[in-house]
Amino acid sequence: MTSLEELSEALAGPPEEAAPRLLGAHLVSEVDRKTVRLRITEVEAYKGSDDPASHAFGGRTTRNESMFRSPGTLYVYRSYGIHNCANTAAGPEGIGWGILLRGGHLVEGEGIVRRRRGRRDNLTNGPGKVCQALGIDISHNGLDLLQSGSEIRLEPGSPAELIMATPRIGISRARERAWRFIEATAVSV
DNA sequence: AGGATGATGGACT
DNA sequence: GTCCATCATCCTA
Repeated sequence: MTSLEELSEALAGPPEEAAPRLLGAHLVSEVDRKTVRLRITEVEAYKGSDDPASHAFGGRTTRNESMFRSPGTLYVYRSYGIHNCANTAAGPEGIGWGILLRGGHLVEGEGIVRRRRGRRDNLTNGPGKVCQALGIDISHNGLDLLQSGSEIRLEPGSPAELIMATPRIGISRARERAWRFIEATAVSV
């Protein structure tokens, strides 16, 4: 996605099509007046009422409400009582489709992130880690990731060269759907 | 390198 | 009370 229009057009579609197109886009945080920029390399699609693994499977609630809003709305939830996880709403308004932002590669702000995470390695390989690294918490739930003035936002980046689809992580239902998308790297044999 | 486990809050039966 | 869209740490090898 080389433009913001392309990004929002991708997010307007079904999540299993939008998710791989999100790989390579940037997730930018300006929390605490510090800039952290992540190139997204791992995502998962969740398809609302059509998807038993989705938080929105049972319909709209106060918790999952922001996933039902316009594509690009940030949905943050607390996981296992400890971590936060970030999604972007996808598809038409009112339908509850979304994409979980699971991991990426730091482009900017690695020093900030090392402080926030309290370690040097494994900074952003996991959804809870991404939120801690970018300072995302429940207070950011519902903000617009496609607005250039947002404290947390999506920006165009360089599309992934090679994409791999696998089952989603940590779910017990709908395991057969290969809706986790990661940027694969070519490996010499 | 890989398996088990505890922390901990909210949604749901 | 039970089930998680998780993670760091503590084992065993």
